[in-house]
Amino acid sequence: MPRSKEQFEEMRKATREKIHSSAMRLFVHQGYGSTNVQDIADTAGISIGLLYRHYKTKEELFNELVAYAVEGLKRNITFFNESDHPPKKLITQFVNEVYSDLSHGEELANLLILINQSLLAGADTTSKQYKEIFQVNARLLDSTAQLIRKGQQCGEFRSGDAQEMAVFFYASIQGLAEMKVLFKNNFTVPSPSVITSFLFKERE
Amino acid sequence: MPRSKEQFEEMRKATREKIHSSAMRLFVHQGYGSTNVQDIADTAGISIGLLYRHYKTKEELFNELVAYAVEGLKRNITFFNESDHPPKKLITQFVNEVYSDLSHGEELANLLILINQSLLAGADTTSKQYKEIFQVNARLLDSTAQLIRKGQQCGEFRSGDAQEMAVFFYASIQGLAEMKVLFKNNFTVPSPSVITSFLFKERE
DNA sequence: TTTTTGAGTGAGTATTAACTCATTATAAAA
DNA sequence: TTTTATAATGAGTTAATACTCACTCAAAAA
Repeated sequence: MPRSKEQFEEMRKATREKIHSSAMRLFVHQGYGSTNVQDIADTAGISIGLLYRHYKTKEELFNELVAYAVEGLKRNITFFNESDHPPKKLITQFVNEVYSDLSHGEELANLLILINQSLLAGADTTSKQYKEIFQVNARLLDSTAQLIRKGQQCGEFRSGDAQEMAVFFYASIQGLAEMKVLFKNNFTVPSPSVITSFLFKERE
Repeated sequence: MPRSKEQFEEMRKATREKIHSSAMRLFVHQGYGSTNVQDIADTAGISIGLLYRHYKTKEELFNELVAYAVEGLKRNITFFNESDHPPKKLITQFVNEVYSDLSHGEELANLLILINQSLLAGADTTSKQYKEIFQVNARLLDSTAQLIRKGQQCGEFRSGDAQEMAVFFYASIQGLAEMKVLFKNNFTVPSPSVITSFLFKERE
């Protein structure tokens, strides 16, 4: 008898992970169109044939990475929604995490950039995945705006249009992710207090 | 005798502008690798042959667009440097302009995104253009940080690491540009007061 | 009307990149 | 050692796209 089911499963999982991480890096750093499958396979240390045994097309591979990234986003929504901690505490905790993720590695930055790419033209705007990302995004903005409003009522947050502040909040994080990938280790992520300062009132 | 030099020059200029604007839109919306030359020519309403009469390669076309975008950036450096207006006034004026540019069209967003793309991997990091963009970027950040420090001394600006605040400033603008292109007209740019609020002290 | 010059064309070619498949390698058990 | 199931390979095929060139078109003046 050959190897057991579990052993084969293990092997497949290992190569999938190799493909996953090199494809992620290449798609994010070079863009979908400028990344070729040969490069992905080379970087992963496997043959093209094996790559195609796991993914029918380049696009299918890309879509799986996007789906993985969207999962990450979803977790944040529940984080903001299903908690009745004080808004300031929640935001602070969230920004601290973003800060440490961005400071220590590229993973978070990669996820954000990949999602961004998946929404650009050329994407099938009628696909289930596209619609889901749009929905998730809208919900994330809304639940954040809600949180900001609550913080404004407590008197801890600056006044201002909460929806606009939420948009600015995520735009700045997206921008920081972009810079992180661009400048690599030459880049110092602004400290959490800088990132949140437009939200919170000053206390002297 | 055929047409005059000036007439020919006029014709060439017109087609170059057509190529310029459609290439800009396509590169920004689809990325360099996913944009094909046929599409650019079609969108510009000309033949591929004519396009290649103006640009030797796809890459040369891309580089010209990047050079054009960098010119735009450079103007801002002098704006911050060669003026001794009060920092708050300068920043306010700058952000007002960014706000109205982002609100009314995609041009500014396109420039920012194109520059971003040009710095990604796959780009020749030893090329003159690449180095220049990096330099310009660093100078822009530095002169902005300088301005912030000045504002902090006046007591108009919040305290905090000026360099980090400058980074956050441009990251947020980059993120807003990205969102503008992603969501098109479904996107409301946060008002100038939201964008600047992390810099300025509150006044009740 | 003819000539002249350079813009403009697009089918055709060369190159590159996505994808296939006949074959080999591996390791566990009979 | 042989068998067996499936992972792994990469030269070869197909499809896409960057780029060329022999030609036509347009308008001004002789």
